Amino acid sequence: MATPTVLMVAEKPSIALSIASVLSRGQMYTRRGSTEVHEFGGMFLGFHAQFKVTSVIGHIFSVDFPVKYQDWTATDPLDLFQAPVIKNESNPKAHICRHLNQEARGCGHLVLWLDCDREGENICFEVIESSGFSVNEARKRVYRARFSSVTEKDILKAMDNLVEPNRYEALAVDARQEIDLKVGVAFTRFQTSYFQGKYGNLDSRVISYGPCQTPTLGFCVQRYFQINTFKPEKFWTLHPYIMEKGYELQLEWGRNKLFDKDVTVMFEKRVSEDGILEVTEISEKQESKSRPSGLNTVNLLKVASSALGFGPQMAMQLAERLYTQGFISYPRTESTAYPSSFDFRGTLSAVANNPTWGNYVQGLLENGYHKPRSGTDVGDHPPITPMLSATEDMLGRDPWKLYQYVCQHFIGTVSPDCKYLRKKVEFSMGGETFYCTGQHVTVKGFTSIMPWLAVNEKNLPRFAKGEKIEVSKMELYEGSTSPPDYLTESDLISHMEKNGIGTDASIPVHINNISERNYVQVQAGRKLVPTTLGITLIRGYQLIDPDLFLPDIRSFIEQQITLIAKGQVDHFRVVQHVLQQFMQKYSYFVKKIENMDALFEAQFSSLTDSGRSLSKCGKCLRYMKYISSQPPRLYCGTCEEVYYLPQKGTIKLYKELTCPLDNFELLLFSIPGPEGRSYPLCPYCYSNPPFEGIETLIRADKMGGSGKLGKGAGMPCFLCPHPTCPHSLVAQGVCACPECSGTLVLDPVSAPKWRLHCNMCNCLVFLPEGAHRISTTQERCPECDSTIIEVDFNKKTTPLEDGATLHIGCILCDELLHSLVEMKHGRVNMRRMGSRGRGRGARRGSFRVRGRGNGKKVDPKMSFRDF
DNA sequence: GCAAGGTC
Repeated sequence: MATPTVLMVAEKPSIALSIASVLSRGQMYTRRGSTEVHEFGGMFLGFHAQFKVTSVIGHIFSVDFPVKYQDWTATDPLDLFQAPVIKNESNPKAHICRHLNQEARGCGHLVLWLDCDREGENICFEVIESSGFSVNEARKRVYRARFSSVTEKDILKAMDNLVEPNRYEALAVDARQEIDLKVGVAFTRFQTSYFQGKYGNLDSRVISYGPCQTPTLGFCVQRYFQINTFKPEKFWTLHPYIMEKGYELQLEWGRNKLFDKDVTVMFEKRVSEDGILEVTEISEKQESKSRPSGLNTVNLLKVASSALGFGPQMAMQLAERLYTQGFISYPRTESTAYPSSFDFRGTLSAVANNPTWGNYVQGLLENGYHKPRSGTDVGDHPPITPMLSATEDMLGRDPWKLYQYVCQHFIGTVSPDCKYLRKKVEFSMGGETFYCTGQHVTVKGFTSIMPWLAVNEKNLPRFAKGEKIEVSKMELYEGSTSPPDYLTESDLISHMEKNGIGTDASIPVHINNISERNYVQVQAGRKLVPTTLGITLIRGYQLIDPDLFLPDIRSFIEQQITLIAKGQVDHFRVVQHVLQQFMQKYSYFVKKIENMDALFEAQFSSLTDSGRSLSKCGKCLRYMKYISSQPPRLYCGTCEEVYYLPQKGTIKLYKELTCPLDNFELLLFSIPGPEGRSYPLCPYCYSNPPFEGIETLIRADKMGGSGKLGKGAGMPCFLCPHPTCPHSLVAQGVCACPECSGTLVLDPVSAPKWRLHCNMCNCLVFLPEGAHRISTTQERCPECDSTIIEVDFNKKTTPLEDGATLHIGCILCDELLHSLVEMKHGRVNMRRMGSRGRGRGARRGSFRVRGRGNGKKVDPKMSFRDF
């Protein structure tokens, strides 16, 4: 019998490598693929077997709505709650599905080594589906390895105790995905359309809603409310002073502070009449400040924001880079407890020769380090620790700051606690108690490596019980309570963690989202100050349905799907139940939106009052307003219609020309810069493409295109297949793009640096410079079917004989034109296009005609689209 | 143009 092959799949490449290294004892053969595959021989369930260990890269699929529901204008968001959902490959370019399918061929067994949490369980079933292992046979051939850490001991133990994947847990994740998608998208689309259709200065491309991002914003705005409604209160306290050995010592009052001045004055009078303090009690207590437990992601993010000045997104990027370069361990972990097998000595040795803290670490190694405090072990990854020694020169300033903290924190966890003596002296005067405290550090412990956490030394003079001391000064202090400050990122992370909003990996994303959507701004000290938009949204929810922004909305979803995970309630019933509730909330929200709108009206300016008149509407022939703030759009006040425009460029009127299809005035969109481009568009056609099937084409452009059009790309004239319009692709297209399946289109306003640009990729082609005019004609080249162009050269620089200026020809077949043409692709290389005499075959880098037929002449412009 | 969750 042939040796059976066992396919093993981990959640990420690094885990696949660790598992393979342990099981093969380092004797494996590694080959590349979509993700690496490690192969070796060994024993499996008592038989000789060939192993292949590979990985996915997180989730293989993500949920979305079918194409039919993608069109915002054609779908009522309410229908989304009952719409079907489909799973698409999250990262189609990575080809993980195909990779697993190929690797699974000929394998008799599948072992799932995904992370041991709900998401991991869900990915198990994604892997089963992708690899083609029949679900019916799952009992026989599919195994789940449950490991609590990626160590030799745990990996071997998991191999000896293979179980089945847990479908209930996986279904709970499916439920969460569907609920989050439907709720988030429905509310987002409704809010966005409603408010963007009315106001011109909201300054956010999309008015998003989500069960995590909205409560996140809610925390920031609630703090804003607290600050705003805060009423300062005056308070009074008594501070007697005594002179001891030449310096003044301030005593505290046993009553701390009072909010009544008359009462305080009464006490002041009483103690002042006495004027003599008697020492009544001297106590001393040993106090201890504990060393930190292991560093997890959330705590790293908090310190990074509050002490190092890095936002969560930035901190994660730095940490990831340090991880891939091998300087620190895996930076995404919830655990604060080290696994029992953790090699403290090895890790300490790794950072022992560092000039900054080397001596201290040497001391720990020689005199013995401390056992770290027990934290929580979530079973994902060990706490974040240094792996290699590094210097600032090696890493650069910012990565070094983060690395340094990781080192200090790790060393801190195996250092002694900080010990200090706390001394309290109590006095009595006029029947009132006063006191002073001092502290003296006896063991610095971990604070010598984390000095910002050090306990302050505070010396007290010697006192004797019963001693009587004269008061040198009596102060009646008047203070005032002060409002809290705005939430810092670090505070916000704590709130999110406490309320179960987001995960260690997604917390930075949510914070980034509310800032990108212009709901909050990060100000000095990494404080999150809500914007008018953010405040107005939360106040609106408060009026209509506070559940929508309170953190309970997340815990409700979590608690519902936990019923699925435990196998207590059927997946379908839970999803239906939860969606039913959100649907009701949605309907109510829509019904009451005017309450929220009243707030918007007070804060923002209506479309009618925004923007400047730019171009004429094709329906009413009146001028429409151009609103340049995000998202750029045109608003026709008469028709009360909004027409969205492309982003990240400038818009102006295009020679007062109109679209022959709908009479709207054409606009010219330009991206500035040397590699910029400009193209005409009709504001109506742009959002309402007049030809059937154009949607697929625009999507193709989105996927493979330059991206410069922005995600919401519509149909500019260069994609329009209109047969007679002088601005369409048919009229302005010249020939097939040499780099992709697009068409090179004449940029009509690029004079004097005339150019063609591809309507699908970054390819740019420079035409003869300095020409007075270059235009397309209706003629086609008989040889290659490209559009014949007409060039009117400058009199002084014309390359034509006898000073002639007019030249007509094909840029591919006309020797003169072809020699004057230069190609530039994206930002990279500039090169002379296919030189003369080399022929025009399908050689890369030269123009070619892409044909479907066998040498049959095909219109290059029509060849890439199959209308 | 939408969510939140993996991971790169």
